[in-house]
Amino acid sequence: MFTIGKLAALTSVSNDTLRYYEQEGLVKPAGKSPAGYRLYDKDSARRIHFIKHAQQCGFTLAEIRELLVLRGRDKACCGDVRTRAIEKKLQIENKIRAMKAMSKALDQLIAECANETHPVKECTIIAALEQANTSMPVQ
Amino acid sequence: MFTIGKLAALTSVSNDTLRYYEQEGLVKPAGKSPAGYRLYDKDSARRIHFIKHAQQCGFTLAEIRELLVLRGRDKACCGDVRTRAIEKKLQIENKIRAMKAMSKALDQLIAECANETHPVKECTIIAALEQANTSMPVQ
DNA sequence: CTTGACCCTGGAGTATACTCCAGGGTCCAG
DNA sequence: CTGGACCCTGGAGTATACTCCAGGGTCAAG
Repeated sequence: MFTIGKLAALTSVSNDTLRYYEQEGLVKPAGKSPAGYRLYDKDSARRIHFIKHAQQCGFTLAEIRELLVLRGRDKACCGDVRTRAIEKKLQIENKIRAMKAMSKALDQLIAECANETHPVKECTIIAALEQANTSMPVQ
Repeated sequence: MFTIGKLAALTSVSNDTLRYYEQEGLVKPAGKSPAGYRLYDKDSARRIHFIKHAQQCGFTLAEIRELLVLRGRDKACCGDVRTRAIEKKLQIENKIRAMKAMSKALDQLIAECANETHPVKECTIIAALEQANTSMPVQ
């Protein structure tokens, strides 16, 4: 059993974050001391690691909360978790596509702007951004 | 000269957004009617298009505000704009890298989780997310 | 002159994931 | 028993880019 500060040090998150996670229903202390101090156990630490890693995989806290529910439910099977992982991967790939489109649009602007010393009035980048009908990715 | 609603229709943004942009120093009406109505001209429309396209290229409103300043300044040269475009492209590519790492991490989790009908207790995805030492991308 | 469409301002609310603060209690070493 | 480190709660603040609202004025058609 450790107090909030110990768990924070152990998991490299702040006390405030731990309290925030509790408020958001992600981690509940195993118990409380007579003085009202939060007391955590090893499973709390596992939950925090779970949360951090899921975040690194792109899950939001809301999604992580759902994963934690699945994790705690005997009936749920691995497939449910797998499905969410696959969905998230698709979302991430969509975002990557959108960002690649941005990158490509910028490439084009940069390439077109050959003469760096042109006055800004003739800047092809600015001109391109002003045009109503560019080949920019919409949305 | 058109009122806010016309410009909004013309540029596919809301009246509220136009007023918000004004508040943020991005677009100023060309004038005001005696009754205090905002009156815009063609240049306002160009500015809005500029903003929208720059957003599609991944610029934030703060960055766009800077670009608009460059656009309006005679002394600035195209190279200043180009530099910003290149910087932004690098930022976007960093984000893409981070997202690819997420995608890869998810791939690994999904691939390892061969048996979808396993009970959740034995879910390799959950187990992996609980581990302190995964090969996940940190930060 | 009335009605409906339009405009104004100022301020609050949305989502996400925290972070910080005030004001106060608790715990332990010396 | 005192000081410093730790803990508590409740609430406000951060960033971004809007969106919505109340309460009220304006404009043009019929």
